[in-house]
This record gives sequence, C-alpha cells and structure tokens, in this order.
Amino acid sequence: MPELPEVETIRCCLAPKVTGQVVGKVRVKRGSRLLRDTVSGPALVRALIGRKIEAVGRRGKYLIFTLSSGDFLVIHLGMTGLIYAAAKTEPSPDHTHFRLELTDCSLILSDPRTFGRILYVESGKLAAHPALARLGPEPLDPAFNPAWLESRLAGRTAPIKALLLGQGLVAGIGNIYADEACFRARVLPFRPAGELSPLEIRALVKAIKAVIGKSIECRGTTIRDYQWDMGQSGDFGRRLKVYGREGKTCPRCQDKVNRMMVGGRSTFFCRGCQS
DNA sequence: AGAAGAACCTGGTAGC
DNA sequence: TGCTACCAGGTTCTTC
Repeated sequence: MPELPEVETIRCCLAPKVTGQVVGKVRVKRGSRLLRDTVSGPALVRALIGRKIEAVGRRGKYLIFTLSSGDFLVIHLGMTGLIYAAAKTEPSPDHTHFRLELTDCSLILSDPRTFGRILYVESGKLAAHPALARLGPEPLDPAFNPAWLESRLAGRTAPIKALLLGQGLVAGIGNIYADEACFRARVLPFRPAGELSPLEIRALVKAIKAVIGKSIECRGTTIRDYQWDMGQSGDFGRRLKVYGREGKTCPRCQDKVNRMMVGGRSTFFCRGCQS
C-alpha cells in the first residue's frame, strides 16, 4: 500500500527513465475504474499523444507528470497500484489499466483492486484541484511543524491517528506510518487529538519526520504488493516496530503489541510505553 | 463543521 | 479439495 515513502521511491526510479520521453501510443483499459474522476478514455488519449514528459513530481501520495502542453497527468496508486517503466517488448501484466508507449520504453500502470486514480489536470489548475487542494503540508517540509500541528489539533475529539490518516494535517501518511509515528512519539493512536500536550505534539512531528525520512532511505515498506520497480521491494519492513506485530514483544519495553480498530483501520500499539 | 461509518474492489487466506 | 466468509486499506460519500 503505497504511502509517501513508497511513492517518492517510485518517483525517483521513474524520473530518469521517462523524463524527456515523448508519448507515442496510449492504451487505456476500456471502462477502467481508475478513470472514474477524469475525462473519458479517448479524451485522455488525445491529450497525451505527442506530448513530452517534462518532469515527474509528487505531492502526498500523488505522482505528478508534467507534460509539454503544461497540463498534468496525476496518478494515485491506491492500495495495489504498480507503476513502472519497462522495455517496449515487455508484456502488460494482468490488471493493466494504462500503458504509455514512450520514445525508449513503456510506462505501465496495473492495479488489481482499482483503488487507484488517474487524473488529468489542465495547466495552472493543479493546486486548486480538489484532490490536491485539501492536502496538508509535506511531512519533511518546514511548514509541517509543532506550531502548525498544535493549531490544527485544538478542540478536535477524533483519535489522533484518524486525523493523521485524513491527509489534511500532513500529506502522505497512511496506516503503517501513522502507527509507527505514534509509537515513536509514545502516543496512543486512539487518544483524542485535542488532548495531546505541546510536548507530545512536538514528539509526534519529530517522529513523523524521522519515520518518513528513514523509510525513504530504505525505499519504502513492502508488506505485500508494493514494488518500486519491476521485482524490487522496499526494505523498511524489517524496521517496523509495531505495525503487523500483534502479540509480539515490544522492542522498546518488552510488553506485548496490541491491535484494535481506530478510524476503521487495523491499529498496532504498545500499552507499556505509549500513553 | 466535525465525527463516524459505509462503500468501493478483489486477491489471499482462515475455517469448515 | 473446494467452498464460503472475511480481511486488507486510501479516499469519497453519506449520515448524524
């Protein structure tokens, strides 16, 4: 399930391979659910053909391809989306929704569970697009700091984890890194967000920056599906302290790792050293 | 406006 | 072996 570190790793892998390449053919799976929020398949094809890919960027969990027309192709991988550059002779895997034939390679997007999305955004309208406009600051940006977080948590009664998953306080955190950041900050994920002390908020900001930064260095976390290139898995999984470790020993206090549902998601934490 | 829960989707797996 | 039931989770939608 690609969260920010995974998407960033994919971006870094993809950028040198597709930047400067020109779109020849475009193949879109007929009736693909990934296009549910976009122009029609044929309109997308028309908009892409002949355009050069000028840059590959990222905002939160969204990959952003800047086209020579000034428009943007924006891709969200959902839970099970895979995107990679392959040899033009490489066959499309099952569940391929989208394939760009570029100058020297093919850009392939597959997604069995179809939680992903393909957006086409016109020049100058990127920041205002509803999907992107609601995003909070990037976790590694100085704009994401204790003062900002404190101002946004005041009076909120929802669990802190639910708010972290909402993308509005900080962009790019998903289920895995929300749990890991709460663990590092010694904060229980189901705590009402408005009740966190300034000290805890500071610890949480620090923990989020550390966990995201470290995971990017490790090329992300592979639980099941995620690959940053054909056959390449992320290495951060072995550094997870609580996620997916129900019943195992807490690496910090030797208590048992617990699991419960928070914000509708499986949540892992340690009662021994989080409060 | 905020909170909570359902809905979307299908491969994998636990249980029988 | 084969069947059913449920779970995984990012985002959007609906309801309160």
